[in-house]
Amino acid sequence: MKFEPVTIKDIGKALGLSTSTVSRALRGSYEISSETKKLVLEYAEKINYRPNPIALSLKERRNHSLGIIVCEIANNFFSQAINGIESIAYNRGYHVIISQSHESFERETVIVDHLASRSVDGLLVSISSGTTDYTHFKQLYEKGLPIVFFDRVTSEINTHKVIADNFKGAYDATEHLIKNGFKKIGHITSAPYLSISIERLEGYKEALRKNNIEFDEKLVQYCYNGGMIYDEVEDALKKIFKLKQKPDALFTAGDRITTTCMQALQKLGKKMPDDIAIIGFTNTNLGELFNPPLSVVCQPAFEIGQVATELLISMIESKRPVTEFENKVLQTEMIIRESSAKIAAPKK
Amino acid sequence: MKFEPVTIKDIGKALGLSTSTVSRALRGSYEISSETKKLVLEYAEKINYRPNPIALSLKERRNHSLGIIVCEIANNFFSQAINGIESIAYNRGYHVIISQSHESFERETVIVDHLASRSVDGLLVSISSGTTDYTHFKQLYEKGLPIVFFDRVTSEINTHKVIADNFKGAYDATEHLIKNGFKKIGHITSAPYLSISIERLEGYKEALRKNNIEFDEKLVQYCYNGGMIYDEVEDALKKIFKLKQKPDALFTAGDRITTTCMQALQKLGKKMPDDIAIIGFTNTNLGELFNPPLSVVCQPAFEIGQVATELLISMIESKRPVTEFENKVLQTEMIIRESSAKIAAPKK
DNA sequence: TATTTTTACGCAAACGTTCCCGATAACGAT
DNA sequence: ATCGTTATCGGGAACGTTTGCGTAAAAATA
Repeated sequence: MKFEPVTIKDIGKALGLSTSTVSRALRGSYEISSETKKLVLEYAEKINYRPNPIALSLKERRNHSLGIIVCEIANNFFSQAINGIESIAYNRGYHVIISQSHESFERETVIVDHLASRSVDGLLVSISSGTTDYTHFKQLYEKGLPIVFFDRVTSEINTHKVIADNFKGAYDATEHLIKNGFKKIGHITSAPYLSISIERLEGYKEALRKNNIEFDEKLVQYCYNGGMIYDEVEDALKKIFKLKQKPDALFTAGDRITTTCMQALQKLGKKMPDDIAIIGFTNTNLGELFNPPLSVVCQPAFEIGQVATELLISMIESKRPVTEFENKVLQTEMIIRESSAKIAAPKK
Repeated sequence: MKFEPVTIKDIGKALGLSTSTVSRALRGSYEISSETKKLVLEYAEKINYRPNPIALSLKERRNHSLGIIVCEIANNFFSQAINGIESIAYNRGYHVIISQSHESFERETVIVDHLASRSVDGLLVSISSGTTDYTHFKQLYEKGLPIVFFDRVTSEINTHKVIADNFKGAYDATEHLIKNGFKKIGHITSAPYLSISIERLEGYKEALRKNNIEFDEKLVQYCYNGGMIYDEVEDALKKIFKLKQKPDALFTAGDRITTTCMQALQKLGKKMPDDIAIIGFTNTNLGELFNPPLSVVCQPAFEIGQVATELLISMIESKRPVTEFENKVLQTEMIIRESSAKIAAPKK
């Protein structure tokens, strides 16, 4: 099927003008008489002329589109972040192309290549959990393609980064569990080399230290697929429950990990919070519906998306190479519900 | 910031060949000697040449990209459908541009205009709940832009459509409630002119009729924003509970409506299923975590996305205008849990 | 009236590709 | 020696737009 749009040439032919005159009239150039302008504008309106963005891209060597790479959009944090990205991008005249890495390094490299060749003007990236090598990003970045990382970042590339205060969020969550009387706190998290994993683990450790609880490495379990595969979560839980000193609480460090943990705990017949308390990083707004209502650490996903997009666009539109990079850290919010209720709390 | 990709000209200059020769060598044309081909191919590989897709688009008057319009990606059904779309699109060499209408007619028209100004080869659309006028789609469609509707469709445009069996899904859910002893079944749904609303309402009515229960219009409440605004759902519930004959069960007809209803019921202090049973259309995979575990009608979202995409691509790539249109209807799946348990069921 | 300035527009190149049409050389056939 | 083939390659237009430069006519100045 074909689709014949009207071009600037058609207007010129119809009006007996050259394409340049039409082009200038359309842009309101001062060197076109107001009558001609009016003529062109009215005719363009009448036949519903739209400039061909592809021709423009070719000419201006930019696309007015941003590439987004996340592991999954079916994830509360990311879908909210994308909403934030969109809200800024559309106002600034940019399209948004979303791609999912599905936590796979291979897919990520393919996508990056794909997006770059399709000449997006910049990239908003949350690194896949399967990625330990950043050369695919580095190469493009060094060639001049602006990239802003959010959520999952890397220190190997010097650019803008926007994250939640993962350290503090984890610290607060862990301390909350401790304050509620829990002593053996398990930590289920994503791949260990991910920035979010490291920061959250540090927050967890620091809370233990400050409260004189010894850190036990065996209580930390890594899910290399970020909780997207049920079995890896169940296995992690089984391992942790096999310890001599079983955990009495769980701090889970990711959207999918948290909800999948609840499913696994349910399947394993664990009562929450009596058998085991739980609090986790997640952006679901359904936590209050859970059984028990879920205590959560919630990230400002929408704002993270917004800030990252503003930084990216500023980079794209900057005349001179950007050399000063921001490292924005936004605060998390903790919502306490029953899943982390005090030991021997009065039944409700 | 700039970004200087290597072009076919650069190759030509470096190798002392014309652009046409290089182009042909790259495409493996028979009229280029195998030595030259090898030379060009090797050099292209060496400097990592990528053809500029924008120039190609301009030339071939297509883009290899598909536009998706849905109301919200932060919705289980749509994020799963998008995954299905992506899975096909990428394999067939198409990019995907996702836009959200946020259930607003105005946003929808802007987006359509935006996407359509020749920047996508086709459109995959689930109509916004605010839309009653389809001229923005019609105009483009008649100009030759392929469009496939999924989930929320309209009979006003004659093209491929892919939906779930909303009638049967609603029928089954309602009959399930009836079989479990419920007599006064409320129905909370989206905007009344939406195809999904109509079909689900019909299924609901038919189940009542078949089971000799009189249809009561007051038991049907419409949420014009599709459950995206909490208050409209709470208001709908309040209205329904004010009736002389209060409902003893609820059939909710949408992803957001279902979960928001649960939140509102909880806030209103209604116990499920004792005060009121509930079953709803939703694609959340977290239903078993809810309190009580939620009975759901689940749509084959992924497959819907896949089928719609295949149809769209076949339309795009068809040489002659397509005149025979498919109307695919995929089956839903009902998962029964405790939220719709029998009246006076033994406590668990 | 002769010269300069302004006004208003057209020409053509450029962005990166593809592809139609030649063009050139080598070579065998006449 | 001339001609038609074949193999191999280059020139240049085209896709739709912007923009630097050139220029005719009109207006302003001398």
